Amino acid sequence: MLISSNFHYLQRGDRMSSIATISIATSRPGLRERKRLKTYQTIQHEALKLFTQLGYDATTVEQIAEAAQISPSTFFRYFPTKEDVVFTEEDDPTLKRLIEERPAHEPAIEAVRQAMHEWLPTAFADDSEESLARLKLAISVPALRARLWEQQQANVAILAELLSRRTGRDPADFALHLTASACFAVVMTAVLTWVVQDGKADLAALLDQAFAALEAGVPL
Amino acid sequence: MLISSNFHYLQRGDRMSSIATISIATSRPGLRERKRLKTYQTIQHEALKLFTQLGYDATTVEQIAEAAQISPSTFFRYFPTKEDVVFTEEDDPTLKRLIEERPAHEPAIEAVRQAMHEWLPTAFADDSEESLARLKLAISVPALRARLWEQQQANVAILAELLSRRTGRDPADFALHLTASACFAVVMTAVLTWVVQDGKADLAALLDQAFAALEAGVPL
Amino acid sequence: MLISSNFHYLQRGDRMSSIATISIATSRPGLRERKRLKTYQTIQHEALKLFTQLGYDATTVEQIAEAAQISPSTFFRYFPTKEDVVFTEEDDPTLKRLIEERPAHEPAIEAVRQAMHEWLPTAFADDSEESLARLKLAISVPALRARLWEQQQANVAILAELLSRRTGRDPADFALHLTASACFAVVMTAVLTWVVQDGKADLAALLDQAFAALEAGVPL
Amino acid sequence: MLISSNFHYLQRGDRMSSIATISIATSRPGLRERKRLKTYQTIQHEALKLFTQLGYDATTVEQIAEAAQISPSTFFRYFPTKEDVVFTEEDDPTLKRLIEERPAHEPAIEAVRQAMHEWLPTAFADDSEESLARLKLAISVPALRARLWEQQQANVAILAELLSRRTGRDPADFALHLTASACFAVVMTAVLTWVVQDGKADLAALLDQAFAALEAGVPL
DNA sequence: ACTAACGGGACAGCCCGTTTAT
DNA sequence: ATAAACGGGCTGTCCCGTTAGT
Repeated sequence: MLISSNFHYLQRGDRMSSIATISIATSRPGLRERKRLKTYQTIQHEALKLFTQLGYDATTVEQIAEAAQISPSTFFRYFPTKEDVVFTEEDDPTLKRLIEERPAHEPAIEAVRQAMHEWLPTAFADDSEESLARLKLAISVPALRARLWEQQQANVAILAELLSRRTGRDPADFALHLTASACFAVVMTAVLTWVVQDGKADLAALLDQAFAALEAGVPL
Repeated sequence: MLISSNFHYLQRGDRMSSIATISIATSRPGLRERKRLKTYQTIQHEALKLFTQLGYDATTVEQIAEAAQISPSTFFRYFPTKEDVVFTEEDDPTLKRLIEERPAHEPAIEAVRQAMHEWLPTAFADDSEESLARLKLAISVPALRARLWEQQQANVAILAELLSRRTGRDPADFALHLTASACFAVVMTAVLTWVVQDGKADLAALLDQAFAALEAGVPL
Repeated sequence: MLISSNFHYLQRGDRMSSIATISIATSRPGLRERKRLKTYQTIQHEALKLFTQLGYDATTVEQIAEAAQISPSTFFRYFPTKEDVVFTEEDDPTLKRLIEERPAHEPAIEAVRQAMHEWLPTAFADDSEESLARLKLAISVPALRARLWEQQQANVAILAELLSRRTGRDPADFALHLTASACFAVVMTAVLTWVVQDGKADLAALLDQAFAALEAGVPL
Repeated sequence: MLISSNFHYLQRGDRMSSIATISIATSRPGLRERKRLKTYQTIQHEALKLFTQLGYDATTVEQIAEAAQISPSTFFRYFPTKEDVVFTEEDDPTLKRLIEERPAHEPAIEAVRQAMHEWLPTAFADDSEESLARLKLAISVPALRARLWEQQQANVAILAELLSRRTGRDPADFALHLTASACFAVVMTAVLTWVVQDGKADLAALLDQAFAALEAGVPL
């Protein structure tokens, strides 16, 4: 969620369409699909490695391509922009669906908390190392950081809409947006803290503290 | 502060020498020196202004040179690198001062609220008409919008630091950062709402609602 | 004719083999053969159409493939090269035929004038409304405009050849080419004027004026 | 005239400004100016040489740059596009000025004829070899040919305007445009003929024939 | 048979920082 | 001292034609 669903940024047409279908067509991948997915991951993996070694700006697409043993043009077939390689489209439960799946009787704030708890591990558990690297990049490199905020802002809007549906309030209700933005602010703070501490902190615990603070009213 | 901290991923060489000489030799200016210093400051000023408006990467040396009314090459006579122009300037101290000026006995959250009330007009709405237009621009143009978040993020850091001083807690305290980010999230939400409603809403009232929601604990 | 003659500057290899087999084995088609031939012709037809509209360079294989409802790769199964699609089709014989059909005793210039009168409606104005729109487009869009001149230039060549036959002069006779180009220049001017005036003028009348001016010698 | 004044095609700003001033500041060139002009010509010369050797498409900007001993980027400083290297901005008497300088009492058609006569030699005399090559390219390569027609069309418009001024007629007068387009048609025919005959024909004589044909009324 | 994926390469735009001329 | 010109590099786009998978 934090850095996913990036492709809505692109109005470049159908270049990534086949990738989008990777996750959907899980019935029987097919050699082609699997190969493509593998290439996709290889590029990303090598890119991250190079970014951490040399820095984002100092790494060229050509180097990435070479490391991934593809041609530079192929790189752009998979990622429309050098930036995009950092903002993975992990094909996992969207925040949206996770919240929608929460039982209807559950209080809204609780639903969000639980959804976040379910999501964060699946997003980072499989390869914690690399997501950490990715997040660090997204935070340290100005151009990437900018996109990070963009995405969070989009998520705030989604969250506000979901809350509106769940509570039956007017989607334009100011309180709704306050809640949504505050929620995401503290979640982001938790994640950032986790990143700053090099993944050594317990993300789940931080998340709980974050929501607790929200519910209690800001303590100071 | 914000900008300066971006570049810790870059390996920098030892090329501050010429700058050092400038600032050190202040004993007896001399016309030439003063002129040089003035150019130096003009460049820096204009550069920072552009960085804030467009973002560091999106700002080109050429633009800076034009704004400072020099040629691109002259830029490099004053600053060996584009980066160097960024490493001396300090932050806009407005918000900082405003909070520090609040009476010490006042509860932290109250101090922030009051400071915000004073700050918002100066930051966004000194001339309501014009700043509305500017904000609309900042929200609609991706590059500027990104910059807006950057600035707010910087302010969150400042706020956290101030809270730490005022409450005597460890600056690294997680709760502090939660509060700071939540505060700014709702403040920004208020401002955005105000903008979306074309300035017809009462910004002060929105701000009060925002803080009320925070203090009460998120309402949903 | 026009298009085919463009490529004399290109060194071509010997890769027409597959095409040759297609056209030769026409003794007893067979379903598969016929289907293949049909696809072959569809590609060629659509390609030529696009070339005429957009110009050769500006037309991509991808566009041709889409128009022919095949994949870009299939294009290359039928034509080893983008160039090859162009080397078999003959010209649109309309103008040619129209002039040839004029009675032999008629003076050349008169034959041309009459042929033009018959030709213009079919070339530009069969459905006045639509062809007006098409012409406007062809004039306003640079790429299309360029194409228009190309076609006219081709027609000039055709006209020169016809005049040579009708008058019995050497096809390389300079006077012939002068006449042909001047003819087309004024005809096109008439058409353009008609378009500029939104089709309100009488095209036939303009055409008569154009030829009158030519015959009288330029008036100024 | 035939292939000149190309830069009005570009709305790219002030990249070529300094070049434009080359011809104007003829008082005392200055080393810089001279060097720049020399580079400009070297690029053009080498490009033409390569184009005729390898063909336009087969020649890369990189090769041209290497031949001219500059970097590829520098190439684009001088010519915004690979095409532009063919369409020289020879800084010589514009058609416009030449016609305007003709005595007022002279019949319009005569003024145009004389202007053409004055212009053509100066345009081709200095380096007939290379202009011939350039024209051949402009005629044979589709993309370039398109631009050639564009320019001629622009010149027709200019000519029509000049004729309107000289004769005092309404600029929208149909006869004016007929004359202008017919003039240019025959002039172009003369030039093309000259090119086709490899510059062996007498251009001035062809020109005279062309105008004679015009004045007499098309002969057939 | 068909087509997705790929390779290779060109163009053009931009940008930073150095060298060269004034 | 100032600025023009330049070099070198990189991104991203496009396109043609081949190869490998369905």
